[in-house]
Amino acid sequence: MLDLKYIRENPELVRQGLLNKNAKDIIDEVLSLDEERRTLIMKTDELKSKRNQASAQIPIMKKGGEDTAPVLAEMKLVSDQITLLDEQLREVGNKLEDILRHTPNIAHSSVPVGKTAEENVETKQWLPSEFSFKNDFKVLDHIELGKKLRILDFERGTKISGSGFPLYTGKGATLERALLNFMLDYHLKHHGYTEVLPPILVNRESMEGTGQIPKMEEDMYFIEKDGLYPIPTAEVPITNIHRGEILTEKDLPIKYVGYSPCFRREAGSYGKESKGFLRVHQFNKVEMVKFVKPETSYDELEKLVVDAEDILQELKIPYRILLLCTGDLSFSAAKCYDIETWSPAENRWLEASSCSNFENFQARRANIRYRNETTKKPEFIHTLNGSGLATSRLMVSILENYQTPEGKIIVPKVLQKYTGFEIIE
RNA sequence: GGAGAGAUGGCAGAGUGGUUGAAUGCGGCGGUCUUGAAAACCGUUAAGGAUGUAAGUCCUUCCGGGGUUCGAAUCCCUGUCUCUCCGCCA
Repeated sequence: MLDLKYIRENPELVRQGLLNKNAKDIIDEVLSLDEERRTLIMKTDELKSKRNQASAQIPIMKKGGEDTAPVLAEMKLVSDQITLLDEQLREVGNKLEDILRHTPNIAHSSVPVGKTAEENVETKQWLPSEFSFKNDFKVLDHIELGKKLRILDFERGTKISGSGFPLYTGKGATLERALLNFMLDYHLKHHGYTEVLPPILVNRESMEGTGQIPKMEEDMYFIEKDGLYPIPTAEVPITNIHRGEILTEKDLPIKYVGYSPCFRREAGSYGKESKGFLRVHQFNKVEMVKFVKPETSYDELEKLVVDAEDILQELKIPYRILLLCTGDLSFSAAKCYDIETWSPAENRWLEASSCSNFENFQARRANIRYRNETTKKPEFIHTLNGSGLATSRLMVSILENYQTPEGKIIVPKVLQKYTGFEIIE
């Protein structure tokens, strides 16, 4: 959520920021509601003060044997007025809150201005030694490989649940598990994260805290009977670990890494993208989440990207990094890098990770603060998260890049001690 | 699922209609004492909002929401959560 005070003090800056993010310009409406709200607050506060004074007087008068009836009658009127004004105040406050909750974060100044994904900027490309974009044999795509080697069974996944719910079998299942374990272990051992294994059904407050709701509500699964949402990413439960808390400055940065399955309805996005692993309703992901002091968050974002890159370099998977332009940023993000891995069969890059700095946008919604040692005051922290990484798209790249001309798959070196086998045939 | 009890400050725990934002203890912070530390003693210790250059002043908050009342931590209704007992269960 954007800071009302900041909007009040920098209306044009925020207006431009929203424009750059292809968002609705809400500035004039917000300013006028804010004005109205403050006027009402002044009025009610004055009346409440009056009431409080009378409340202190009444028992004293009673003790002194004075007649309190006139005061009581007057205070009755005051109370009625307060009730009335409070109601108006609540209405205005709710309207304001509703607008702000539906308004996205604005981008950091280092983010390129742009309308669509076309204007994202590639900042890096990393290719393993001896890698070539051209193959001297006919490459199979991950669906063909999965079927031939009996490691992925999309048809039966569909039978069990519906399309977009992949079934891993045999060495495919083992490979997936190996990949997850490798990623978790690596972040724990080399990057200093604390492991968490969070709940995967969360309540509405948690979804609102990280900003999936209300804007993306249609893309979320929902269990009506219990009012719970299957998480679209572990970002939700992990960021909400500290919802409503005031953290100690010396504990920062707090860095969590956790595995979870992720559930997305992907409403209305069926089509070409939806075959195999490219777009699924359930996938596995290792997520990194950081709670940091505001002044460090952009350094932490760069480190977060490197943490994700390390995994790909260990796996020797070709990838590139995109700096998303303002128009392609997600609702809550102020700056975001996407990491895309190469798919030889698709002959294109596939998004496997997204590393974002939300600044205090989520912290404000979820009320996550830390006590500033210098000012002694609670201040909103900055939250970041990044996939480290999502296995579905990554698995596409692993299978396709590690295939041999005979259609076998070599297990990446770093995964072999996890799988217990070196080749899938 | 059935029956009962409860939710108060960082924590523990008083408080059943009127100067209670809240006793007391612990913890934290500052000080006295000490070569230093401990102990002891003294003081201090919530968050949000409005207003103001500021000092300050005022308002709100005792799980959430609604109600009764001149006035609610305290009474009533409701939601959520926690605990105990019974049943069921991986």
